[in-house]
Amino acid sequence: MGTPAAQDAGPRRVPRPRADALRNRERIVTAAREMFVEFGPFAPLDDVARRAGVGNATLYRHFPDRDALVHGVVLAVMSSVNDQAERAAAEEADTFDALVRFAHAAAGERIGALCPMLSSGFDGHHPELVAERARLEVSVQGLVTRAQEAGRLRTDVAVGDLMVALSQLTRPLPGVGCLDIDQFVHRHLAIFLDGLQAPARSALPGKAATLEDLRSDP
Amino acid sequence: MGTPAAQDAGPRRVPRPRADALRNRERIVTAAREMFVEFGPFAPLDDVARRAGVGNATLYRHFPDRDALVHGVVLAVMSSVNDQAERAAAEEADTFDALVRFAHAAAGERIGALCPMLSSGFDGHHPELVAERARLEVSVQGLVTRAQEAGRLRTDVAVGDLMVALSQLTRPLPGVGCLDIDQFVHRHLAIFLDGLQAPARSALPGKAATLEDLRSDP
Amino acid sequence: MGTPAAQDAGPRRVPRPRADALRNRERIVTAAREMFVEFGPFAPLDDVARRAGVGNATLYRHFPDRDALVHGVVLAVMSSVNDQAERAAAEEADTFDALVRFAHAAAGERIGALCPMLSSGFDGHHPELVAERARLEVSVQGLVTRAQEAGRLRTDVAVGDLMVALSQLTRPLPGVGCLDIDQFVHRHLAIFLDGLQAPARSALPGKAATLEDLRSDP
Amino acid sequence: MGTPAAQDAGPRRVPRPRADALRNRERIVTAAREMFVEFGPFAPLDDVARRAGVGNATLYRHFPDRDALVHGVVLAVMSSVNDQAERAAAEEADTFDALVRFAHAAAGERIGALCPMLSSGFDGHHPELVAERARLEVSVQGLVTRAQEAGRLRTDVAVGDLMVALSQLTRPLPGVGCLDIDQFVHRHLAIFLDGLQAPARSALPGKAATLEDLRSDP
DNA sequence: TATGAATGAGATTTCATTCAT
DNA sequence: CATGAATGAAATCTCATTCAT
Repeated sequence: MGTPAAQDAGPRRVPRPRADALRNRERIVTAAREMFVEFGPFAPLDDVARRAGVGNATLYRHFPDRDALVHGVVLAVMSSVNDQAERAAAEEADTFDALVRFAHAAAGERIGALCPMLSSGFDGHHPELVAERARLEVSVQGLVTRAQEAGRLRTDVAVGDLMVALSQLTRPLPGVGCLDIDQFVHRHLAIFLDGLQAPARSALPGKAATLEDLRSDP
Repeated sequence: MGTPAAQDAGPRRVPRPRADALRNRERIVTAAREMFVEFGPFAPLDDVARRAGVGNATLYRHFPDRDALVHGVVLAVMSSVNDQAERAAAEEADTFDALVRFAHAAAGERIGALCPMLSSGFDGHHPELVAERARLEVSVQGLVTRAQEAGRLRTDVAVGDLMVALSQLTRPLPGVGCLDIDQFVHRHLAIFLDGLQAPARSALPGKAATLEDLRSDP
Repeated sequence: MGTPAAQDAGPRRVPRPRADALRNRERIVTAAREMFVEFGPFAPLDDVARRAGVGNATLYRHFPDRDALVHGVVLAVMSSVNDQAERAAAEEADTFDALVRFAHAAAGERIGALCPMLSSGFDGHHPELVAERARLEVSVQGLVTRAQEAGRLRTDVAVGDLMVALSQLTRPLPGVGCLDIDQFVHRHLAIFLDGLQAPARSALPGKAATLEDLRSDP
Repeated sequence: MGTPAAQDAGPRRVPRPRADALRNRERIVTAAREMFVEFGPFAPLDDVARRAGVGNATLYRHFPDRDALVHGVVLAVMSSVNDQAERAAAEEADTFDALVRFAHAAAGERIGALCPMLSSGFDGHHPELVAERARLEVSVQGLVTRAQEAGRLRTDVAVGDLMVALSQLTRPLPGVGCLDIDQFVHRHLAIFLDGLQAPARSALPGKAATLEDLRSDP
C-alpha cells in the first residue's frame, strides 16, 4: 500500500484475469467456432471442451450455458469480419473492388456459420453485441455507401441485403463433409456480386434490408 | 394360389397397402417437411408424429429411422421442384424468364430446406433418388441448356451452381422466427439471377458444378 | 361402434390407461416414498427408478420432473393419513383416544417425511392437493373439534398445530440410520399429546395454526 | 534453534495461527451455520465460502471436507446451547422454569438445525465433541435431574428425550420460506413442555433416551 | 497463506428406437 | 396395423475437491 501501483486502483478489486484463464477462454472460443462451423450450433459442449483441451467444467465456468458460448463465438466472428471490412476499405482503391474483397474475405471467415447461431436463444441487446454492430455500421455500411455514391453498386440494395445473402451463400453444411460446399462458395459469391453491380437488370421485390432488420427482436 | 386374384402376384405378396396406411404415410411426410423447415432436420420424431396426428410407432413403421424419413421428404421436395421446372419450361416463352420463374417457384417449395437434410446419413445411390435426379436432369438441366444456347445465361455456370446457390439462398433459419429470413429470399434470388445473365462481368473461380457434383458421396 | 360400451364415451378419447402403466406408476410412487423417507427429497431419481424396477425414462414419462414426483408422493401420503383419520374417528369411542390413535397411526405412515418435500417447488393450488386437503379438513379437523367440544383437548390449539408438530416430531433423519430416530418417535408423540390435554398448564405464544396456515403460499 | 524464542517449542512448531486466519475460520463457521439452517447440510460449499467472503480454497484449508465443516458447526451450536443451559441454571430459581427457559433459548439457537447435520459422516468420538458432550452432561443433565428431584418433571423421561424432541420440534424447513415454520416453534415447544410436567398422564412407550443414545454410532 | 481456476464424477433430462397391447 | 409405454444411451449442467498463482 502506498506504492504507486496501488494508487490508480482500489486494493485488488477486479484483480485482473489470470493469464492461463485468458488463454483457456481463447482456446474454448476457437474450438467452439470450429465445431459450430463443422457440426452446427448444437455440437456437444463436451466435445468442444475436449477439442479445446480443457475439462468440461472449465468451459462452463467461462460460459454458463450454450447461449453464452454462442454469444462469445458470434462476437469473435463479427470482430474478424469487421477487421476484414476495415482492411478492405483501407487498402483497396476501387470502391466495388473493396466490396468484393471484403465479401470473399468474410466468406473465408466463415461468416455463414453465424446464421444458425442466431437461431439460438440470443440477446440482441447485449452491450458487446451492440458495440460490434456499431462497428459494422461504420465499416461495411461505409463500403456500401461509397460504392453506391461512386455508381459502382446498384442503389436498390442495402447493407443488410449484402450481409444476409453473403451469410446464406456461405453457410456450411453441418455434418460430415459429403458434398463439400466450400468449393462452390466463392463462385456463387462472385455471381451474386456481379448481380450487385449497377445498373439493375431487374426490379427487386421487397424492401432493402438495413442493419436494423438484422436485429434478432426488433 | 391359382385363384384369379393371385395371378399377378404370389399369395399375399405385396398385399396392396391399405388406404389409411397410405394416408398416414402422406401425413407423416407433410408434417416432417414442415418440421424440418421450421426446426431443422433434427426435430424430435415424436413431435413429427404428433403433428401428423399419428402415434410415434406408426411413424417408425413407415420410416424405420430418421434417415428413411429424411429420404422420403427429400424425394417429395425434389418431386415438387421437378414439377415446377417442367411447368416453367412448358409455359414460359423466354428461356431466361423460364429459369427465373423456376427459381422463384423452387424457393416457394422451400428447396433450401433440402440442404441440411443432405447432411444426414444419405444414400445418394438409392434408386428412387437416382430416378428423381434423372428427372431433374431433363427438366432443370434443360432450362439451363436452352438459356445458355439462347445467349441468355452466362456459359461459365452449370446446373449444379444454380441448384446449390438457389438452395443456399433460400435456406430457412431453424428455430423461432426471430429475423424472418423469408422476406429477403426473393430479393437475393433476383440479384443472383441478375448476376447469372450474360455476359459475365467477372471470371468465376473454381469449376462449374454439375449434377454429378451434387451426389452426396462422389 | 354402436356397442353399449361406446355410448357413454366418445370414440377412444382418453383411452383408459393401460394396466401395466398403472402398475408402473404405482411402483414408482412407492419406491419414491421409501427413498424420500430414507434419503430426503433429493434422492437421485435414477435410484428411485432402479428401486421401482423401471428404466429412468419411464419415471420421467410418468413424472416430468422431480416436483411432479414429489407431488405424487405427497398425495399418496396425505391419502393414507386421511384414511387413518377416518378409521380412528369411526372406531374409537373416546374423542381424545381417537386423536391419540390417529397421531400414532400417522407417525406410522411417515407423515413426518412430508415436511422436507414441501420445501421443493410445490404447487399448493393443484386441484388434487386441494381435494385431499378438503378431506383432511373433514377428518382431522373433525377429530380436533370433537375432542375440544368434549373438553378433552385444550382449546388454544388448532388442527394446524397438531399436524405441524406431529410432522416435525416424526421427521426422519435422511442418510444412513446412525442414531435411529424411530425408536423415540412414539415416546415424544405421547408426551406432546399429554401436553395437548386440557386444561392448559401454560399460555401458548403465537396464534393457533389453522389448515390455511399450512398452505405453501397463502 | 537454541534461541530464546524457540525454548518452549521446537523450531516453528505450531506457529500460532495468524489473526486473520482465525477471523476467517470464524466467518466460515458463521456462514455455514446460516446456510445449513436455511438450505440444509448440503448447501454448496462454494456458496458458503462466498457468504463468508472468502475464496473457496480458503474454506478447504480450514475444513478439508464437508464433514469437517459440519463438525465445526455442530461444535459451535453445541457450545452455544451449553452456554444457554448454564445461564438458565444459574439465573432461574424454579427448576422447571429453568428447563423451559433453556428449551426456548436453545430453539433460538437453532438447535434443530443440528438434526440433519448428524446424518452426515460424523465422528461421534472426536475429542472436541466428547468434551462438548461432557459439558452438556453437566449443564442440561443437571437441569433435568434437579427438576425431577424437585418433582417438577416426570421421571419417565431422560435428557436424551428432551434434546431429541427439542431438536425435532425446532427443525427448520430447508428452502425458501414458504410455510414459515418459525412462527409455530415456540407454541409446540410450550405444549411439549406442558406434557413433560409431572405427573404423567400416559405411560410412555419405549425407553428413556440418555445422552449415550445420542452418539452417532453406539 | 489466500485465492481464482480447473477438474472429473455424478445428477437431471431428452430422445431415438423397441416392445407389448 | 396402430398405438401408448418402456428403455438405454447421450447431452447438459452442477459441485466437491485439487491445482497453481
